[in-house]
Amino acid sequence: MRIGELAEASGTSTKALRFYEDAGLLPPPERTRSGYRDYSPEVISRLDFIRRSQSAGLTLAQIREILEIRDGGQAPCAHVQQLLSDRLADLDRQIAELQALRATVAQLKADATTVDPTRCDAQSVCRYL
Amino acid sequence: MRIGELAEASGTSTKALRFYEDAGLLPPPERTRSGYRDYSPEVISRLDFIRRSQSAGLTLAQIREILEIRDGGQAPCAHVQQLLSDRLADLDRQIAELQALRATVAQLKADATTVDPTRCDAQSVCRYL
DNA sequence: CTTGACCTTCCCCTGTACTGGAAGGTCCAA
DNA sequence: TTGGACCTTCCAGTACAGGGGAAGGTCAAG
Repeated sequence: MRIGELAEASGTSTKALRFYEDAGLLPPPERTRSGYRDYSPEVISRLDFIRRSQSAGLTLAQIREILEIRDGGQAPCAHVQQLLSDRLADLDRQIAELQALRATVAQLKADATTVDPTRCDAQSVCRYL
Repeated sequence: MRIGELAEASGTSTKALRFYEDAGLLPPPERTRSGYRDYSPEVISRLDFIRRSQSAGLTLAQIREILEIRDGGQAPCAHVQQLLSDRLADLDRQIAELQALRATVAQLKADATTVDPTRCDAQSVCRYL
């Protein structure tokens, strides 16, 4: 199948497909005599995997690592478990940071809505921040 | 004061100061006869404001908006309150998204540690994702 | 035979907040 | 006068995941 068909079938764009090839996520496909890319239909499930992994927050670099292990003939199980653990730790850290920031901003906002605004000080630009 | 002194006094870098000037956060300072930037000390409190605002998660573009209102002679109170409200809504949305993602990833990880890894399917690359 | 839809490679652009470095000018002390 | 520390402008690059568009080749239908 040609790149446009694959793009439609997989829900991506032709740009993304060429980009994935450059990035090592898709193997270079066969070419027709005239140079068009000629994909085998199995690539669709590979692209589904890429999309599911992206939904789990993995970067393309991490997804490529998994695919390379898999393409090397091994099951990437342990590596995937490690990536998921790392990702979970990342998420916990990010969530904690955002919650701390949320508390700060909520306090600033509370101050900004209750304090008398006429007492602004030209020097500090804004008394709320 | 020269740009190096200001950088030291305000805890930023000379690079950042020139960048802020280009970005419209700092007014172009006086110049010495030889072309050196010659800052007045009041810029320090402006830089403090920029830093506090960044700590609250505002972008430089948003900070510039506040400064432009202030520089226009008005108190930016209402605008700041709006920005803080928007920021709070942003944070709530981001936190909710991350928590949903965290639940998904936690489920994937749980599956990955309990399911028999020998039943991998070559077609789908990895049965956990 | 020509039109239009598709394909190729190529390079630049997006947003964020800067950092690094090159090439050259300035200032002050020894 | 020379050296080093400072300053100037401008160009390029960082990470991420592609998007936009140019210039040109290809294929099937009318």
